[in-house]
Amino acid sequence: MTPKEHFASRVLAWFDQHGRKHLPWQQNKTPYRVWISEIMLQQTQVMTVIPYYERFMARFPDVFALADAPQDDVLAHWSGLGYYARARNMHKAAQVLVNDWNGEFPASQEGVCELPGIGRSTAAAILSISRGEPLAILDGNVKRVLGRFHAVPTWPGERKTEAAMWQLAESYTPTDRAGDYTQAMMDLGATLCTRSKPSCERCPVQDDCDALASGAPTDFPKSKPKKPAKPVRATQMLVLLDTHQETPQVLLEKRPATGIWGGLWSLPELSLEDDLVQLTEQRLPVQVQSVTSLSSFRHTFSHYHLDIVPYQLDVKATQAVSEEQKYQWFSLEHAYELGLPAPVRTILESAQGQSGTQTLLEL
DNA sequence: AAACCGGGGGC
DNA sequence: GCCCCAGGTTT
Repeated sequence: MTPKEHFASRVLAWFDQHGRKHLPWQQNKTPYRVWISEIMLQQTQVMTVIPYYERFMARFPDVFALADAPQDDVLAHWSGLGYYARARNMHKAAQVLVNDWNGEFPASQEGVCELPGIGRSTAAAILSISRGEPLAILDGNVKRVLGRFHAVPTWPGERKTEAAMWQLAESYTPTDRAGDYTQAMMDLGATLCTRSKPSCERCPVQDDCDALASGAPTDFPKSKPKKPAKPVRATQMLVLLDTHQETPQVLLEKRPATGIWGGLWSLPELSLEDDLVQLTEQRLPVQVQSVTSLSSFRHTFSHYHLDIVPYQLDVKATQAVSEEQKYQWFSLEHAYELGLPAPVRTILESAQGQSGTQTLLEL
C-alpha cells in the first residue's frame, strides 16, 4: 500500500467504526441536500444545524421549490442562522440551476464553482459526497488535520501555504469511497482533531503525525501572525440639534472623499481635550443652549480602536452654513437616508431616545 | 479580545 | 489575480 492509500484507508476504517453516519443530510445524499447542509455547516455547528436543516428541507424539498420561493420565505427559514448573504446566494444559485441547468448540478467542479456562494471546496464536497467524484476538499477541518499531520510550519492563510495544503489534500484523496473520505475528514477534524484538546490517542493516523511527534500538536496549524496591538484613538462627536425649526435639524459634515468614511456624512468632531462649548461656537455657526452627554462606546476599525464620546448639543443656528457645503443641516429623517458611518447612525438613534444620558448644563 | 472561515469582492 | 473583509460565534 502506498503512503497515500495507507492514510486514506486508516481514515476510512476509523469512519466506518466511529464516524457519524446518521445525520439528516447523510441520508438520501442528493447534490441538493448535500449542498444545503454544506452551506449551513460552514457557519454553524452540527447540533444547531439539524433542526434548521429539517425545517428547510420540509419547506424546500428540492431545487425547484427553493428557486420558486420568495426571498423572504427563504430568509425566514434561515432566520437565526445569521450570514444572510449566504442564504441569498443560495437562493440565487437555485434559480441559476433551474434556469440554466434544468435543475441538475453541473457534472464538473468548475461548473459547480460558477454558482453563487460555492467555491472550490464546497463544490468538491457536494460532488464527492453525492456522486463519489474523487475531488479534494480543504475546509477548516482538513486544514487542521493535514496541517498537523505534516506539521506545516506556516500559516494556512498565506497563499503559498494554502496552495501547498491543496496539494496535500489532493494527494490523500482516494479514488474509491471519495464521499466517505470527505465526510471522514470533516468528522475527524470536528470530533478528534479539534482546535484545542485534540484526542490524539484515539486518532487513526497518530503513528505518523508530525505534530504529535513534535510534542505540541496544538502548535499546528500555525496561527495567524499577530498584528501589533491596535492603537486607541478618541474623539468627541457632536450631535448639534437645532430645535428652533419646524422639524429638528442636525448638522452633518461631509468627509473628504478618501480615507476613513470617505465621502460619507458624519458628525462634527473635536479632540478630547477641546472645550466643547467654546470650540463649537468658535468653529460652527451656532449658539449652544444645552449639553447632554450620550453613552460613550468603542468602534473598531481594521487598524485602530476609536473611542467615541458623543454629546447632544441643543443649539440655535446663527447663520447659514458656508458655501462649500462641507457642513449641512438635515432633518433627522433625511439624515437616516444618507450614507452614514455605522457609529454615527448609532449615535443619532441614541440622541433621539436620549436613554442613559444626562443633561450637563443649561445655558 | 481574538480566532475562526470559505467565498465575495475590492483594489 | 491577490488580498482582505463580512458576519456571528467560539475559545
